[in-house]
Amino acid sequence: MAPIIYSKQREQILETVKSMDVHPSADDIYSHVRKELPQISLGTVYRNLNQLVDMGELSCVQDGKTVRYDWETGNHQHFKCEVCGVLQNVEVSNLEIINLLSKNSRMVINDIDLAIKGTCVPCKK
Amino acid sequence: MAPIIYSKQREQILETVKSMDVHPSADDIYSHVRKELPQISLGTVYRNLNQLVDMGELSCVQDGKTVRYDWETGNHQHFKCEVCGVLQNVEVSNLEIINLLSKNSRMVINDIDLAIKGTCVPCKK
DNA sequence: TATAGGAATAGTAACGATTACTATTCTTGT
DNA sequence: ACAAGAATAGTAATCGTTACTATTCCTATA
Repeated sequence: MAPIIYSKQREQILETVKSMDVHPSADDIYSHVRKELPQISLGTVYRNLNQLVDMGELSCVQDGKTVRYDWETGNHQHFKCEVCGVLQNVEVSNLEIINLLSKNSRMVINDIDLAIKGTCVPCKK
Repeated sequence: MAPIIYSKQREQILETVKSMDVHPSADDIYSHVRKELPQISLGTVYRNLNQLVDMGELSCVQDGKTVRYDWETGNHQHFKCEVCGVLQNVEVSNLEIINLLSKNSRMVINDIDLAIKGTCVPCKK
């Protein structure tokens, strides 16, 4: 496992994700970071996002066929509004759900990934 | 909306999925169907799988970046073993989970999609 | 049971998201 | 300051999937 050394690009990518309150895709992040570092390449963005997720600095969610990134790393799940398409975090106790599931199954549950679909509060009106 | 008319290919694809107890990908299905219909093209497999899902004859799950198909269309969720990679159905009451979620949120929940990760019974030993 | 109109097909090209490759540039411990 | 090896920019390649197109198939009607 190669040690990770400092890079301006990685720092800028992390700062950028932390400044965005939507769940940006790698391409969204690339567009934003380019304003600060016009020479950065998309490959660098992907490599660093993967590293940052591995390091636990960021989390990510699969949204259709694209991965979206999130500076929130705590215990949460995702809600997607089927009207406006917005993806937002929902605080959920994974433990409660795992308990519910464990009643009927014999497998060992390590983690769950819950995608909630519906209509968000603004679109409801 | 164009009417759907009979085709040998669609019938064979549906039969093939119904005969498989793993959750096959489009490519897996293509390989199997080719034994019966060597001329079939991958595009035909994709188009028909999408139609069959729309018609409610099949269901599908996103597994990483590939979609897997399932002849089970009833209320169920998916468990993925992190050891052997097998994907299997779990009977879950969506309603119970939705009730749990609805306690803390104001959005309208239409559906949930739950990916359970862990170790399956055979791998546990 | 022949036929016309539209649906489905095979084959191939194109697509979007992501990863791999490579020569060059940075970082950092000494 | 320098060497070893991480990280980079730029580009090509990959993978799953969809789009396109000329041809073939299905089926309602005559």
